[in-house]
Amino acid sequence: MARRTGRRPGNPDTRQAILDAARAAFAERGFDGASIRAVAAAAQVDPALVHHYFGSKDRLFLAAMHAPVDPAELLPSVLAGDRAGLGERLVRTFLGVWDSPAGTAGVALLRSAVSNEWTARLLREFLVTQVLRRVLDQLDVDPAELPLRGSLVASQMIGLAVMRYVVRLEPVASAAPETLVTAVGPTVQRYLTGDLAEVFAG
Amino acid sequence: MARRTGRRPGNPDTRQAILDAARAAFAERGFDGASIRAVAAAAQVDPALVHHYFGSKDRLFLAAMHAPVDPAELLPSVLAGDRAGLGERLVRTFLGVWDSPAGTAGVALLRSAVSNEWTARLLREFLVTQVLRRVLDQLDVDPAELPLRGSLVASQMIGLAVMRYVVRLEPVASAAPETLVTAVGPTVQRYLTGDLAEVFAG
DNA sequence: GTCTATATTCCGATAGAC
DNA sequence: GTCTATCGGAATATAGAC
Repeated sequence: MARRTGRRPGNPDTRQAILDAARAAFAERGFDGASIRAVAAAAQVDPALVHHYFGSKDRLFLAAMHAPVDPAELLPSVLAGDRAGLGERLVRTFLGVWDSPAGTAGVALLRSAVSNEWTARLLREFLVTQVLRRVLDQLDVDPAELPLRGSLVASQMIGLAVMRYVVRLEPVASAAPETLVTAVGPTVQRYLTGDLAEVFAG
Repeated sequence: MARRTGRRPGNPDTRQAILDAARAAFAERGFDGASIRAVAAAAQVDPALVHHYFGSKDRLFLAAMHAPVDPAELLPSVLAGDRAGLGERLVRTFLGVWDSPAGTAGVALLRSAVSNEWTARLLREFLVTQVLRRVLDQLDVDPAELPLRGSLVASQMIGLAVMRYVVRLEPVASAAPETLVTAVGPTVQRYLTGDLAEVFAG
Protein backbone atom coordinates (compact mmCIF):
# COMPACT_ATOMS: atom_id res chain seq x y z
CA MET A 1 0.00 0.00 0.00
CA ALA A 2 1.34 3.42 -0.97
CA ARG A 3 2.46 5.72 1.78
CA ARG A 4 0.05 8.55 2.62
CA THR A 5 2.77 11.09 3.16
CA GLY A 6 4.47 13.22 0.55
CA ARG A 7 3.05 15.69 -1.90
CA ARG A 8 -0.68 16.05 -2.28
CA PRO A 9 -1.86 14.48 -5.54
CA GLY A 10 -1.65 17.71 -7.55
CA ASN A 11 -4.44 17.19 -10.01
CA PRO A 12 -3.06 17.97 -13.47
CA ASP A 13 -6.49 19.31 -14.44
CA THR A 14 -6.23 22.07 -11.86
CA ARG A 15 -4.81 24.53 -14.33
CA GLN A 16 -7.57 23.88 -16.82
CA ALA A 17 -10.23 24.11 -14.11
CA ILE A 18 -8.89 27.54 -13.18
CA LEU A 19 -8.95 28.64 -16.81
CA ASP A 20 -12.54 27.51 -17.27
CA ALA A 21 -13.64 29.20 -14.08
CA ALA A 22 -11.79 32.37 -15.07
CA ARG A 23 -13.43 32.49 -18.49
CA ALA A 24 -16.86 32.10 -16.90
CA ALA A 25 -16.14 34.74 -14.26
CA PHE A 26 -14.81 37.27 -16.76
CA ALA A 27 -17.85 36.63 -18.97
CA GLU A 28 -20.23 37.23 -16.10
CA ARG A 29 -18.66 40.27 -14.52
CA GLY A 30 -16.00 41.62 -16.86
CA PHE A 31 -12.31 41.99 -16.15
CA ASP A 32 -12.61 44.54 -13.36
CA GLY A 33 -15.61 42.91 -11.73
CA ALA A 34 -14.27 39.37 -11.64
CA SER A 35 -11.97 38.61 -8.72
CA ILE A 36 -9.21 36.08 -8.53
CA ARG A 37 -10.70 34.94 -5.26
CA ALA A 38 -14.04 34.21 -6.92
CA VAL A 39 -12.28 32.35 -9.73
CA ALA A 40 -10.41 30.27 -7.18
CA ALA A 41 -13.59 29.50 -5.27
CA ALA A 42 -15.36 28.39 -8.43
CA ALA A 43 -12.44 26.18 -9.39
CA GLN A 44 -12.23 24.94 -5.79
CA VAL A 45 -8.61 25.88 -5.37
CA ASP A 46 -6.73 28.32 -3.21
CA PRO A 47 -6.49 31.91 -4.52
CA ALA A 48 -2.72 31.78 -4.21
CA LEU A 49 -2.66 28.88 -6.64
CA VAL A 50 -4.06 31.11 -9.33
CA HIS A 51 -1.14 33.46 -8.87
CA HIS A 52 1.20 30.53 -8.82
CA TYR A 53 0.02 29.34 -12.24
CA PHE A 54 -0.58 32.63 -14.00
CA GLY A 55 1.39 35.28 -12.14
CA SER A 56 -1.12 38.10 -12.39
CA LYS A 57 -4.72 38.86 -13.16
CA ASP A 58 -3.76 40.28 -16.56
CA ARG A 59 -1.97 37.12 -17.57
CA LEU A 60 -4.84 34.99 -16.30
CA PHE A 61 -7.20 36.95 -18.54
CA LEU A 62 -4.95 36.54 -21.57
CA ALA A 63 -4.66 32.82 -20.92
CA ALA A 64 -8.43 32.50 -20.58
CA MET A 65 -8.98 34.29 -23.89
CA HIS A 66 -6.51 32.11 -25.76
CA ALA A 67 -7.39 29.30 -28.05
CA PRO A 68 -11.14 28.88 -27.60
CA VAL A 69 -11.67 29.97 -31.20
CA ASP A 70 -9.39 31.05 -34.01
CA PRO A 71 -10.79 33.21 -36.82
CA ALA A 72 -8.04 31.91 -39.09
CA GLU A 73 -9.72 28.52 -38.99
CA LEU A 74 -13.30 29.70 -39.25
CA LEU A 75 -13.09 32.40 -41.87
CA PRO A 76 -11.89 30.47 -44.93
CA SER A 77 -15.17 28.62 -45.23
CA VAL A 78 -17.02 31.92 -44.81
CA LEU A 79 -14.98 33.58 -47.52
CA ALA A 80 -15.37 30.65 -49.92
CA GLY A 81 -18.59 30.68 -51.86
CA ASP A 82 -20.55 33.32 -53.68
CA ARG A 83 -19.88 36.93 -52.82
CA ALA A 84 -23.60 37.68 -52.47
CA GLY A 85 -23.97 35.31 -49.53
CA LEU A 86 -20.98 36.64 -47.63
CA GLY A 87 -23.01 38.72 -45.19
CA GLU A 88 -25.30 35.88 -44.21
CA ARG A 89 -22.44 33.39 -43.86
CA LEU A 90 -20.54 35.83 -41.67
CA VAL A 91 -23.50 36.36 -39.35
CA ARG A 92 -24.24 32.62 -39.27
CA THR A 93 -20.68 31.73 -38.31
CA PHE A 94 -20.55 34.57 -35.79
CA LEU A 95 -23.70 33.38 -34.04
CA GLY A 96 -22.56 29.77 -34.20
CA VAL A 97 -19.46 30.61 -32.22
CA TRP A 98 -21.14 32.91 -29.71
CA ASP A 99 -23.99 30.48 -29.08
CA SER A 100 -21.50 27.68 -28.36
CA PRO A 101 -19.50 27.19 -25.17
CA ALA A 102 -16.61 28.94 -26.91
CA GLY A 103 -18.78 32.06 -26.94
CA THR A 104 -18.02 32.53 -23.27
CA ALA A 105 -14.67 33.98 -24.23
CA GLY A 106 -16.38 36.43 -26.55
CA VAL A 107 -18.76 37.63 -23.88
CA ALA A 108 -15.83 37.93 -21.48
CA LEU A 109 -13.80 40.04 -23.89
CA LEU A 110 -16.78 42.20 -24.79
CA ARG A 111 -17.87 42.81 -21.21
CA SER A 112 -14.31 43.59 -20.18
CA ALA A 113 -13.58 45.91 -23.10
CA VAL A 114 -16.40 48.25 -22.17
CA SER A 115 -15.06 49.13 -18.74
CA ASN A 116 -11.35 48.63 -19.14
CA GLU A 117 -9.10 50.41 -21.60
CA TRP A 118 -6.50 47.67 -21.62
CA THR A 119 -8.97 45.00 -22.73
CA ALA A 120 -10.66 47.48 -25.10
CA ARG A 121 -7.39 47.71 -26.97
CA LEU A 122 -7.27 43.92 -27.02
CA LEU A 123 -10.73 43.79 -28.58
CA ARG A 124 -9.88 46.46 -31.16
CA GLU A 125 -6.75 44.65 -32.21
CA PHE A 126 -8.53 41.30 -32.37
CA LEU A 127 -11.27 42.77 -34.53
CA VAL A 128 -8.93 44.58 -36.89
CA THR A 129 -6.09 42.11 -37.29
CA GLN A 130 -7.81 38.77 -36.78
CA VAL A 131 -11.25 39.29 -38.29
CA LEU A 132 -11.76 42.40 -40.39
CA ARG A 133 -8.46 42.32 -42.23
CA ARG A 134 -9.03 38.73 -43.37
CA VAL A 135 -12.51 39.49 -44.59
CA LEU A 136 -11.82 42.85 -46.21
CA ASP A 137 -8.80 41.58 -48.11
CA GLN A 138 -11.10 39.44 -50.19
CA LEU A 139 -13.35 42.26 -51.37
CA ASP A 140 -13.41 43.92 -54.76
CA VAL A 141 -13.98 47.47 -53.60
CA ASP A 142 -11.97 50.68 -53.40
CA PRO A 143 -9.29 50.00 -50.76
CA ALA A 144 -9.80 53.47 -49.34
CA GLU A 145 -13.29 52.45 -48.36
CA LEU A 146 -12.25 49.36 -46.44
CA PRO A 147 -11.67 50.83 -42.97
CA LEU A 148 -15.10 52.42 -42.77
CA ARG A 149 -16.78 49.35 -44.25
CA GLY A 150 -15.01 47.21 -41.68
CA SER A 151 -15.98 49.30 -38.71
CA LEU A 152 -19.58 49.45 -39.90
CA VAL A 153 -19.64 45.67 -40.00
CA ALA A 154 -18.14 45.58 -36.52
CA SER A 155 -20.74 48.04 -35.26
CA GLN A 156 -23.59 45.84 -36.41
CA MET A 157 -22.08 42.56 -35.22
CA ILE A 158 -20.92 43.85 -31.85
CA GLY A 159 -24.26 45.58 -31.41
CA LEU A 160 -25.99 42.29 -32.06
CA ALA A 161 -23.71 40.59 -29.53
CA VAL A 162 -24.31 43.24 -26.91
CA MET A 163 -28.08 43.00 -27.26
CA ARG A 164 -28.24 39.21 -27.50
CA TYR A 165 -25.64 38.14 -24.94
CA VAL A 166 -25.07 41.05 -22.57
CA VAL A 167 -28.04 43.39 -22.29
CA ARG A 168 -30.36 40.55 -23.34
CA LEU A 169 -33.03 42.58 -25.04
CA GLU A 170 -35.88 40.42 -26.28
CA PRO A 171 -36.69 39.10 -28.77
CA VAL A 172 -33.15 39.31 -30.16
CA ALA A 173 -31.79 37.57 -27.07
CA SER A 174 -33.81 34.41 -27.71
CA ALA A 175 -34.33 34.50 -31.46
CA ALA A 176 -33.37 31.50 -33.58
CA PRO A 177 -29.98 32.05 -35.17
CA GLU A 178 -31.38 31.73 -38.68
CA THR A 179 -33.90 34.48 -37.98
CA LEU A 180 -31.05 36.84 -37.19
CA VAL A 181 -29.02 35.59 -40.15
CA THR A 182 -31.86 36.54 -42.48
CA ALA A 183 -32.49 39.83 -40.73
CA VAL A 184 -28.92 41.06 -40.27
CA GLY A 185 -27.12 39.32 -43.14
CA PRO A 186 -28.22 41.87 -45.76
CA THR A 187 -27.01 44.73 -43.54
CA VAL A 188 -23.55 43.21 -43.29
CA GLN A 189 -23.59 42.44 -46.99
CA ARG A 190 -24.32 46.08 -47.83
CA TYR A 191 -21.56 47.33 -45.54
CA LEU A 192 -19.11 44.92 -47.15
CA THR A 193 -19.90 45.08 -50.85
CA GLY A 194 -22.84 47.46 -51.29
CA ASP A 195 -22.73 50.72 -53.15
CA LEU A 196 -21.81 53.30 -50.55
CA ALA A 197 -20.96 56.02 -53.06
CA GLU A 198 -23.28 58.41 -51.27
CA VAL A 199 -21.46 57.77 -48.02
CA PHE A 200 -18.02 58.42 -49.42
CA ALA A 201 -19.22 61.39 -51.44
CA GLY A 202 -19.84 63.35 -48.20
CA MET B 1 -19.58 94.10 8.87
CA ALA B 2 -21.09 90.62 9.01
CA ARG B 3 -19.94 88.28 11.73
CA ARG B 4 -17.44 85.62 10.60
CA THR B 5 -18.84 82.91 12.75
CA GLY B 6 -21.77 80.66 11.95
CA ARG B 7 -22.33 78.14 9.18
CA ARG B 8 -19.91 77.87 6.29
CA PRO B 9 -21.38 79.38 3.10
CA GLY B 10 -22.83 76.12 1.76
CA ASN B 11 -22.62 76.75 -1.96
CA PRO B 12 -26.04 76.00 -3.48
CA ASP B 13 -24.31 74.69 -6.61
CA THR B 14 -22.69 71.91 -4.64
CA ARG B 15 -25.43 69.44 -5.46
CA GLN B 16 -25.25 70.17 -9.18
CA ALA B 17 -21.47 69.97 -9.12
CA ILE B 18 -21.73 66.51 -7.60
CA LEU B 19 -24.23 65.43 -10.24
CA ASP B 20 -22.03 66.64 -13.09
CA ALA B 21 -18.99 64.93 -11.63
CA ALA B 22 -20.97 61.75 -11.10
CA ARG B 23 -22.23 61.67 -14.69
CA ALA B 24 -18.69 62.10 -15.97
CA ALA B 25 -17.31 59.43 -13.63
CA PHE B 26 -20.00 56.90 -14.52
CA ALA B 27 -19.40 57.60 -18.22
CA GLU B 28 -15.70 57.02 -17.87
CA ARG B 29 -15.67 53.94 -15.69
CA GLY B 30 -19.21 52.55 -15.51
CA PHE B 31 -21.33 52.11 -12.41
CA ASP B 32 -19.14 49.54 -10.69
CA GLY B 33 -15.87 51.20 -11.62
CA ALA B 34 -16.77 54.72 -10.55
CA SER B 35 -16.31 55.44 -6.86
CA ILE B 36 -18.13 57.94 -4.72
CA ARG B 37 -14.75 59.08 -3.48
CA ALA B 38 -13.62 59.89 -7.01
CA VAL B 39 -16.86 61.73 -7.68
CA ALA B 40 -16.40 63.74 -4.51
CA ALA B 41 -12.80 64.56 -5.38
CA ALA B 42 -13.80 65.76 -8.85
CA ALA B 43 -16.55 67.92 -7.38
CA GLN B 44 -14.15 69.11 -4.67
CA VAL B 45 -16.41 68.07 -1.84
CA ASP B 46 -16.19 65.56 0.97
CA PRO B 47 -17.25 61.99 0.13
CA ALA B 48 -19.68 62.00 3.03
CA LEU B 49 -21.48 64.94 1.44
CA VAL B 50 -22.39 62.79 -1.53
CA HIS B 51 -24.07 60.36 0.80
CA HIS B 52 -25.73 63.23 2.57
CA TYR B 53 -27.33 64.48 -0.64
CA PHE B 54 -28.12 61.22 -2.40
CA GLY B 55 -28.18 58.50 0.22
CA SER B 56 -26.52 55.75 -1.78
CA LYS B 57 -24.53 55.08 -4.90
CA ASP B 58 -27.62 53.67 -6.62
CA ARG B 59 -29.64 56.80 -6.02
CA LEU B 60 -26.74 58.98 -7.12
CA PHE B 61 -26.64 57.09 -10.40
CA LEU B 62 -30.36 57.49 -10.94
CA ALA B 63 -30.14 61.20 -10.20
CA ALA B 64 -27.23 61.59 -12.62
CA MET B 65 -29.17 59.84 -15.39
CA HIS B 66 -32.22 62.01 -14.97
CA ALA B 67 -33.20 64.90 -17.18
CA PRO B 68 -30.19 65.33 -19.46
CA VAL B 69 -32.34 64.32 -22.42
CA ASP B 70 -35.93 63.25 -22.89
CA PRO B 71 -36.92 61.15 -25.91
CA ALA B 72 -40.45 62.46 -25.60
CA GLU B 73 -39.18 65.87 -26.66
CA LEU B 74 -36.80 64.71 -29.36
CA LEU B 75 -38.79 62.04 -31.13
CA PRO B 76 -41.79 64.01 -32.45
CA SER B 77 -39.65 65.90 -34.94
CA VAL B 78 -38.04 62.60 -35.98
CA LEU B 79 -41.40 60.96 -36.52
CA ALA B 80 -42.79 63.92 -38.43
CA GLY B 81 -41.85 63.94 -42.10
CA ASP B 82 -41.71 61.35 -44.80
CA ARG B 83 -41.64 57.72 -43.80
CA ALA B 84 -38.72 56.97 -46.13
CA GLY B 85 -36.42 59.31 -44.26
CA LEU B 86 -37.22 57.93 -40.83
CA GLY B 87 -34.07 55.84 -40.54
CA GLU B 88 -31.74 58.67 -41.39
CA ARG B 89 -33.51 61.14 -39.12
CA LEU B 90 -33.35 58.66 -36.26
CA VAL B 91 -29.60 58.12 -36.67
CA ARG B 92 -29.01 61.86 -37.08
CA THR B 93 -30.89 62.71 -33.90
CA PHE B 94 -29.22 59.84 -32.05
CA LEU B 95 -25.74 61.05 -33.00
CA GLY B 96 -26.67 64.64 -32.25
CA VAL B 97 -27.50 63.74 -28.69
CA TRP B 98 -24.56 61.44 -28.10
CA ASP B 99 -22.07 63.87 -29.60
CA SER B 100 -23.32 66.64 -27.31
CA PRO B 101 -22.53 67.09 -23.61
CA ALA B 102 -25.81 65.35 -22.86
CA GLY B 103 -24.33 62.23 -24.44
CA THR B 104 -22.29 61.71 -21.30
CA ALA B 105 -25.36 60.24 -19.66
CA GLY B 106 -25.77 57.83 -22.57
CA VAL B 107 -22.20 56.63 -22.34
CA ALA B 108 -22.59 56.27 -18.59
CA LEU B 109 -25.73 54.18 -18.90
CA LEU B 110 -24.25 52.05 -21.68
CA ARG B 111 -20.95 51.43 -19.91
CA SER B 112 -22.75 50.58 -16.70
CA ALA B 113 -25.32 48.29 -18.29
CA VAL B 114 -22.66 45.98 -19.65
CA SER B 115 -21.19 45.04 -16.29
CA ASN B 116 -24.11 45.48 -13.96
CA GLU B 117 -27.45 43.72 -14.17
CA TRP B 118 -29.29 46.41 -12.29
CA THR B 119 -28.33 49.12 -14.77
CA ALA B 120 -28.83 46.73 -17.68
CA ARG B 121 -32.47 46.47 -16.71
CA LEU B 122 -32.58 50.26 -16.61
CA LEU B 123 -31.21 50.44 -20.15
CA ARG B 124 -33.65 47.81 -21.43
CA GLU B 125 -36.61 49.62 -19.94
CA PHE B 126 -35.43 52.97 -21.25
CA LEU B 127 -35.02 51.55 -24.75
CA VAL B 128 -38.35 49.76 -24.81
CA THR B 129 -40.64 52.22 -23.07
CA GLN B 130 -39.02 55.56 -23.87
CA VAL B 131 -37.63 55.08 -27.36
CA LEU B 132 -38.75 52.01 -29.26
CA ARG B 133 -42.41 52.11 -28.27
CA ARG B 134 -42.77 55.70 -29.43
CA VAL B 135 -41.14 54.99 -32.76
CA LEU B 136 -42.78 51.65 -33.48
CA ASP B 137 -46.26 52.92 -32.70
CA GLN B 138 -46.07 55.12 -35.78
CA LEU B 139 -45.30 52.32 -38.22
CA ASP B 140 -47.61 50.71 -40.72
CA VAL B 141 -46.43 47.14 -40.34
CA ASP B 142 -47.75 43.92 -38.86
CA PRO B 143 -47.82 44.55 -35.08
CA ALA B 144 -46.51 41.06 -34.49
CA GLU B 145 -43.29 42.09 -36.21
CA LEU B 146 -42.69 45.16 -34.06
CA PRO B 147 -40.69 43.64 -31.19
CA LEU B 148 -38.10 42.06 -33.48
CA ARG B 149 -37.91 45.16 -35.68
CA GLY B 150 -37.38 47.26 -32.58
CA SER B 151 -34.62 45.12 -31.14
CA LEU B 152 -32.87 45.01 -34.50
CA VAL B 153 -32.87 48.81 -34.57
CA ALA B 154 -31.52 48.82 -31.04
CA SER B 155 -28.78 46.37 -32.00
CA GLN B 156 -27.53 48.61 -34.79
CA MET B 157 -27.78 51.85 -32.83
CA ILE B 158 -26.24 50.51 -29.64
CA GLY B 159 -23.55 48.80 -31.68
CA LEU B 160 -22.76 52.12 -33.31
CA ALA B 161 -22.63 53.77 -29.88
CA VAL B 162 -20.35 51.07 -28.46
CA MET B 163 -17.92 51.36 -31.35
CA ARG B 164 -17.96 55.15 -31.58
CA TYR B 165 -18.02 56.17 -27.93
CA VAL B 166 -16.77 53.23 -25.88
CA VAL B 167 -14.45 50.90 -27.79
CA ARG B 168 -13.54 53.77 -30.13
CA LEU B 169 -12.82 51.76 -33.23
CA GLU B 170 -11.64 53.94 -36.08
CA PRO B 171 -12.81 55.33 -38.40
CA VAL B 172 -16.30 55.09 -36.91
CA ALA B 173 -15.10 56.78 -33.74
CA SER B 174 -14.09 59.96 -35.54
CA ALA B 175 -16.34 59.94 -38.59
CA ALA B 176 -18.48 62.94 -39.39
CA PRO B 177 -22.03 62.41 -38.16
CA GLU B 178 -23.48 62.78 -41.65
CA THR B 179 -21.21 60.04 -42.94
CA LEU B 180 -22.71 57.66 -40.43
CA VAL B 181 -26.22 58.92 -41.12
CA THR B 182 -25.83 58.03 -44.77
CA ALA B 183 -24.19 54.70 -43.99
CA VAL B 184 -26.41 53.45 -41.19
CA GLY B 185 -29.68 55.23 -41.95
CA PRO B 186 -30.75 52.72 -44.62
CA THR B 187 -30.09 49.84 -42.24
CA VAL B 188 -32.37 51.32 -39.62
CA GLN B 189 -34.93 52.16 -42.28
CA ARG B 190 -35.01 48.53 -43.43
CA TYR B 191 -35.39 47.23 -39.89
CA LEU B 192 -38.25 49.64 -39.29
CA THR B 193 -40.27 49.53 -42.48
CA GLY B 194 -38.51 47.20 -44.89
CA ASP B 195 -39.88 43.94 -46.20
CA LEU B 196 -38.73 41.32 -43.71
CA ALA B 197 -41.10 38.62 -44.96
CA GLU B 198 -38.20 36.23 -45.34
CA VAL B 199 -37.24 36.82 -41.72
CA PHE B 200 -40.68 36.16 -40.35
CA ALA B 201 -41.24 33.20 -42.65
CA GLY B 202 -38.51 31.25 -40.80
C1' DG C 1 -24.43 71.66 5.98
C1' DT C 2 -20.01 70.00 6.39
C1' DC C 3 -16.42 67.10 7.78
C1' DT C 4 -13.57 63.59 10.78
C1' DA C 5 -13.28 59.15 12.03
C1' DT C 6 -14.24 54.64 11.64
C1' DA C 7 -16.78 50.08 10.99
C1' DT C 8 -16.81 46.61 7.65
C1' DT C 9 -15.71 44.28 3.65
C1' DC C 10 -13.12 43.02 -0.19
C1' DC C 11 -9.31 43.32 -3.43
C1' DG C 12 -4.41 41.79 -5.79
C1' DA C 13 -0.19 40.28 -4.60
C1' DT C 14 3.65 38.18 -1.89
C1' DA C 15 6.48 35.39 1.53
C1' DG C 16 7.31 31.30 3.13
C1' DA C 17 5.98 26.80 5.58
C1' DC C 18 4.94 22.08 4.32
C1' DG D 1 2.31 21.98 -5.89
C1' DT D 2 -0.36 23.60 -2.38
C1' DC D 3 -1.77 26.38 1.29
C1' DT D 4 -1.63 29.82 5.47
C1' DA D 5 -0.91 34.24 6.68
C1' DT D 6 -0.50 38.77 5.74
C1' DC D 7 0.72 43.31 3.52
C1' DG D 8 -1.15 47.43 1.57
C1' DG D 9 -4.79 49.49 -0.39
C1' DA D 10 -9.51 50.99 -1.58
C1' DA D 11 -14.42 50.60 -1.40
C1' DT D 12 -19.42 51.84 0.65
C1' DA D 13 -21.62 53.37 4.34
C1' DT D 14 -22.52 55.26 8.99
C1' DA D 15 -22.10 57.82 13.50
C1' DG D 16 -21.49 61.85 15.38
C1' DA D 17 -18.72 66.34 16.33
C1' DC D 18 -18.85 71.16 14.96
